[in-house]
Amino acid sequence: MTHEAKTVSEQTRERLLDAAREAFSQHGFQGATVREICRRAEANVAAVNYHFGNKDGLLAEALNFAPLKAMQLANAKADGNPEVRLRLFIRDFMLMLLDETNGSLPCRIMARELADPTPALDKIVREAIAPLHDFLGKLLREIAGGKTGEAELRRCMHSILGQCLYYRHSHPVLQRLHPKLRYDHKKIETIAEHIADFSLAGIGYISGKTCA
Amino acid sequence: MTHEAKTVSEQTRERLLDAAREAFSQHGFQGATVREICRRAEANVAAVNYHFGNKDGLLAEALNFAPLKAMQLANAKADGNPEVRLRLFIRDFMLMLLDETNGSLPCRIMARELADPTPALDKIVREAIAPLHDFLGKLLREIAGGKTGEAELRRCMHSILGQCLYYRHSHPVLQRLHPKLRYDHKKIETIAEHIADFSLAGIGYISGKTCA
Amino acid sequence: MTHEAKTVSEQTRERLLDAAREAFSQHGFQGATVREICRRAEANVAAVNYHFGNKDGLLAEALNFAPLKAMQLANAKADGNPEVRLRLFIRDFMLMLLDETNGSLPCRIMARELADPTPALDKIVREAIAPLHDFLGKLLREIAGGKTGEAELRRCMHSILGQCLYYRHSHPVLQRLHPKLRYDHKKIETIAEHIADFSLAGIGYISGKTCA
Amino acid sequence: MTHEAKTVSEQTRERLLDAAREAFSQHGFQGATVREICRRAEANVAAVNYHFGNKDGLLAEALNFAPLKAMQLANAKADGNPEVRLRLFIRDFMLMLLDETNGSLPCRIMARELADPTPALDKIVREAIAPLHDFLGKLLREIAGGKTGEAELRRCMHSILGQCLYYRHSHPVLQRLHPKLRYDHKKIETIAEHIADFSLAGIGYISGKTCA
DNA sequence: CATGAATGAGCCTTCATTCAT
DNA sequence: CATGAATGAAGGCTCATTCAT
Repeated sequence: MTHEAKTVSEQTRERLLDAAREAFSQHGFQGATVREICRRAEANVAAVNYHFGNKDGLLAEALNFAPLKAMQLANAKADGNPEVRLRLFIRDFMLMLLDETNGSLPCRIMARELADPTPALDKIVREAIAPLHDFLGKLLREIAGGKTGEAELRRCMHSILGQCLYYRHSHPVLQRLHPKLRYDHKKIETIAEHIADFSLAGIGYISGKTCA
Repeated sequence: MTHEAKTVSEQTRERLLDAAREAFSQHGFQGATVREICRRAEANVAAVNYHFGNKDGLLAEALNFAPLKAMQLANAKADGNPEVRLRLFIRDFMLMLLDETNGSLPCRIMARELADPTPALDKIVREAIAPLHDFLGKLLREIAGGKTGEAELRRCMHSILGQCLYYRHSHPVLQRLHPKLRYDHKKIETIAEHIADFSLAGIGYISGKTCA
Repeated sequence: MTHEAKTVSEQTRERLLDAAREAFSQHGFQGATVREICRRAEANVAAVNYHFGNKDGLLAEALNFAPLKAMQLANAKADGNPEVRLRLFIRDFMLMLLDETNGSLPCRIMARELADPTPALDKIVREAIAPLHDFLGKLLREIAGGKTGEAELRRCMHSILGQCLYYRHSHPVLQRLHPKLRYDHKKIETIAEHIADFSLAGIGYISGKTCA
Repeated sequence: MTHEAKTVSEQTRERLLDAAREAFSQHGFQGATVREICRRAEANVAAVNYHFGNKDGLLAEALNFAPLKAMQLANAKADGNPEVRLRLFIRDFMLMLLDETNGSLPCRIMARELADPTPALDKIVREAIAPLHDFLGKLLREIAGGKTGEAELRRCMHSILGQCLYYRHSHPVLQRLHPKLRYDHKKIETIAEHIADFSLAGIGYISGKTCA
């Protein structure tokens, strides 16, 4: 994409990273094999060791949370109405998790690793999840108002994240229940809209209850 | 064979199943090893293959959804008020997923396997998830009223399940963010109550919107 | 050798240990491969892991210093004349190091590992070398008399051990210099006799010098 | 190419050789890795193969026995008393093997390779060991007199070399037995003096016995 | 209905070496 | 006379599985 050429090495690195993201997001860290990743990247088995030291290093570099951060940044700069921004956030987050053409593989890997700690989980928590919680927490604070307790607010946050992640985690199951299921751009937006509606109502109730 | 005493073999089977549930719920199907399960069950390495054919067979038999079904049955017979029954369901489900002393290991295994299809997933879907969806769908129908669309209702169901499963899936992450975190009985009830409040408000909004 | 039968497993273990001793004494710990050892023992690659945990464990068990200790014990019980016992010791030690038919492979492995520390060196030092130094030190004390200093005595010990080990360490070199070279029983005794003569004269001089 | 400045390439070569000597003497030929040598020499991974063909070639060129030969030459020109020259030889040889500041790395490599034949052993034997044996043999002949047999004389030579090499070979072991052990210049001279005393007495006895 | 022993495929990694520039 | 990148063989080890008793 840059107007400069990439070295051969960088191309191999990229191919390796792409193949790794694909494999890790599909089979998990343990389930994916270095051999298969190299095969898909049309590189030698030793290429992973050469470029990334080992499998752990490959995972660490495959995790690129720039899109996730960019999304939050753009969201923060968007229209000041916090409800609208929450809707926007949910939509963007769902697209990252589900969209088959433009989804963020690192986000999907992250989703998988939630339940299955790998050596990279510390980095994931530090660089992606903690900032995400901060961001979402502040946004919810704006919506809920100052009187809602910290704990209540955090639980609202978990409710929202849980709804979003569910569609990723349960994808294999949902596909078995509804074989025709496909997440195209429009369907994702419908789901996101539902989650936003559902959650804004939930937040409204929770914050109202606290007020009263 | 008598309906009183268990044969030695049956005892071994039971120990094997218990150890397997423990291991699968902790490390996942792939992460758990047959050797470790046999060691914990104080059985021979070949015992798994002897009693259950192979690792897949062990998983299939380790999955016992009787408690989950019993819970649904009890729920259906409980107080007729559907909102209260939803609260009850969420509480019971959360206890199964999180309670460290009385939780249902098969439910936890199920939660893990959602995202990582194993040969047992078909059985899980057929015997546990599909009935659960049916049950929860009907309950929500009662709450939301007849005018709410099928799709909307299903999305509400996903919102609820997503919130519940989140606490199980994200446990390793949440524990890193809040090292003091422990799910005792009381805390689980608090969370369940939140999810119920949050969700009933959400359902109310969704069904109301549909009505209008 | 015992009048009881050995289990199949024990036979495999023994074959594995024999092959390992052969390989380790020939190629060193690092140079010997588990695969080759298993091939020679007509066992599966995983047999080493099964019986000994890993390569280190195989080495640890391959080291059997019982013959070395038995030799020292027999020596201590032999004729009281310490000079004669030193001659006996040198002869027995040389036979262990060099005799192609009755030599002690563990001793040869030990000789190799002197210069190339492996995870087993601590055990070797503790169980074989330290006792050997104790034994030889006491024997030399008897020969040299009480007035010789500890340091001098230890250096005499090193002189003796150095002469003995030289023939093992330098074997590849000596064989290139004298291609006809073969260590048969008789030739080893001649060498041992030389070392004994040479060393007793040396000790005599050192202890005399100290006295004067 | 001029007899003043060295080309960049020659400097790299030298750094490579120095690093190789260091590595080979520390970890042995097999234990040392080309990558580590290149890293220490701040050269490219391919530099070794470029300059020396392969790892074997690097070893062959790293072996520089000029110091050893110079030592023998100087010894031959020194004071005519053969006993004194033997003392001198042992001292110089021990310094080469042990002195931490001025020791000869090639000599240490040679000592290591005695027991572990590498493709360079033929060269080592031809260029270093055979000449050394010749030199030492002649010196001992002068000391022992004409009547001592060839075989006896050679065994005396082995006794001396064995004593010297022992301190190098057994260094890892001796250091474990006596953790405080350090070979400074003075301590080496003490050891060398012991070996000389011990050996001259031994030679005296052996040659006397032969005479008688 | 049980077991200790053995199996072989496959994993990640390391290494000396070679290729293309 | 040099280099960064790539290679493939081989290493130790783990695992679910099967064999012989």
